[in-house]
Amino acid sequence: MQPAELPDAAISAVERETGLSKDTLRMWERRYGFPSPLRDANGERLYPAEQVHKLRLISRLLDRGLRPRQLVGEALEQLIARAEAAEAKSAESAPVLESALFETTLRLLRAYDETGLRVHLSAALQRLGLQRFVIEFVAPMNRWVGDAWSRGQIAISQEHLYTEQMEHQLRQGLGAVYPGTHRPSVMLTTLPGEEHQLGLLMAHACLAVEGVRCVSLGIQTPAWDIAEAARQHGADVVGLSFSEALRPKHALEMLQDLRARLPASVEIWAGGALWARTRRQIGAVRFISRLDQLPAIIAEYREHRAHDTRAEAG
Amino acid sequence: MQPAELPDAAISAVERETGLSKDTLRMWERRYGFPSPLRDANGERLYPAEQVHKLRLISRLLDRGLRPRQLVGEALEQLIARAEAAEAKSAESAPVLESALFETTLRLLRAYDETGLRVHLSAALQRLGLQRFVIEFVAPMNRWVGDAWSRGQIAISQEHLYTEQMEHQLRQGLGAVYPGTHRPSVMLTTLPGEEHQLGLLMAHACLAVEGVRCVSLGIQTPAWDIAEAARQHGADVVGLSFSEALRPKHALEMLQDLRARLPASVEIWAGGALWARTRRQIGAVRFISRLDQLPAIIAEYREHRAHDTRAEAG
DNA sequence: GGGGTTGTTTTGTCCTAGACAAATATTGTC
DNA sequence: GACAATATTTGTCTAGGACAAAACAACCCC
Repeated sequence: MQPAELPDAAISAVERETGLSKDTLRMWERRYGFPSPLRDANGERLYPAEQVHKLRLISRLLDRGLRPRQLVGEALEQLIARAEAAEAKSAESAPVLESALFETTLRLLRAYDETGLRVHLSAALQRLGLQRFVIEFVAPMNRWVGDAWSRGQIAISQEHLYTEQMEHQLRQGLGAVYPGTHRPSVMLTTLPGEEHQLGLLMAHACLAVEGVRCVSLGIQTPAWDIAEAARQHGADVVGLSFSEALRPKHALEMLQDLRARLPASVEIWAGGALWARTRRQIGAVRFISRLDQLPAIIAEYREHRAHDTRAEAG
Repeated sequence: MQPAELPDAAISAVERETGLSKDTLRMWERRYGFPSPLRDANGERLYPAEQVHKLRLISRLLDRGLRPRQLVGEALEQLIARAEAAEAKSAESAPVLESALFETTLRLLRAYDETGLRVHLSAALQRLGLQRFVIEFVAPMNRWVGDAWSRGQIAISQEHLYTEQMEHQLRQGLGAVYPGTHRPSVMLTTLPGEEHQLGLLMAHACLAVEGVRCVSLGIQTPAWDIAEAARQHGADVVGLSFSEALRPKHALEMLQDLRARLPASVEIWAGGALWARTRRQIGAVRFISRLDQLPAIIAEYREHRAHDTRAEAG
């Protein structure tokens, strides 16, 4: 029961929506016959909502290693089946959690129950503590919500509501942590094109509970500005968050560029779901695919740094 | 004092770095003869770091209202002179804010003093209360910071830091307000293309202190999803925030589209700095250019609504 | 002089279609 | 089964043409 039909989207909107470049969209159309957009009076492409949805699904599956040739030819049902198979596979390796937390979150989300969500998430945060909340609840819940959306089980607006509430809750949690003063001094942000703030906040939380001195610049800071800010602020580490929405190759290029702009004494820590699936990595950048690795990494840094400082002093 | 020699950049890297699209870069080269990149063995453009730097400067001056035609023809020295002239000119017209609140914020921002900012803003929030904090401090401060950035007085990274801290503080303030239960029931979000979350949070705060029942979907919700969510949630009002970054025509089109999708019983309140300068407005949408108008609008709604309810009951 | 309408220039984005290198799959060989 | 050589797939670049939206300029009217 749809109140109205979604408007057809221009190619630039589809690029934003799916993360597939305009060039790629045109090339698929040329090679595989899909997508097959309508044309407006001016001969420009207009993508029906249905095709945009299918493209998003394809884009997600590409990140799991499947090839375009197979995917673009398949019907929507086959794609959904593939998505479910991929999910089942990744669910095996995921830690099994008390399902009550997840199920309740889902139920409240479906009902658009903002107050209920707030109470529920806040209670979970208080019960688990900030660190366990992030690692054991938020991280798997994010994956679950993303999958549920791509299978059409929840609406975009409900995914938005989830993100908004979770962000709110993480900020509440962060507000209760006394600002850290210990080294390393970490500057947090994301590179241009990475819009997901939740990943950044999760990292921030995990660092804050270790007493690390953090400065967050929010999302989408250009490499030049990161370098300049790190220099002026005297940061020891630049921490960056990467969601699966970003193309690995693109992300690696930006990282290498940033690496060249920063002095060698400043470390780069690149975290986020993107690195769980990406093989190729570059030197002089620390890749962190799971947040629970952070405490060990911080401890290691502190040990090294203490050593360095002694050496410098001596 | 660069840490390393920066290599010539490919066109995709220049796009990221400057924010100018590939098409635009190629078009400028065709039309104005600048930039004039080298070519690699394969005939692809390679931009020397020097030209990339100049492009960055041009991109910044464009944001101040200067036109490409003039800028791309000029030498680097002329561009810098222009930047300084633009800065001097806007410094004259800038309102002089003698308040200690503003000056302290600026000073802490310049020092990248995250902890100091947090303490300072939190104190301001506690002293003024959420409503006055938003209307008397955040709103003018936003304008000031935007101006300071476009004049080159603060770096992008410092504007990012400001936004991040203010957002954090507003969320802290919102977290302390007991969830509203009174009508109207407002669903808050922004339309696609509008990325600024701060405006939305400011509106959220002003509504929350009036005891209004709010649900925020965060930013960039497509019109169809807003309509669907409003229907399922039974919202009385859809509240949207528009920054000056959006093109008025585009914004009005999207608003009209949304208006057509929502039942007439659901009001649309469109707020934000965009409407202070835009004449053209459309019927059946309430435009709110300043946040201090909100209490009166809510009171008016409640009176009307009470009337309607009585009429329905009788 | 301010405010609105009209015409002109500027400017960004989209189009087609060809080319090629990097990434990935497949085959052949030990 | 491991490794090298070859074939296919795939994304991104190139060139120039077209056009509509935005910005600017000129004009008229109050």
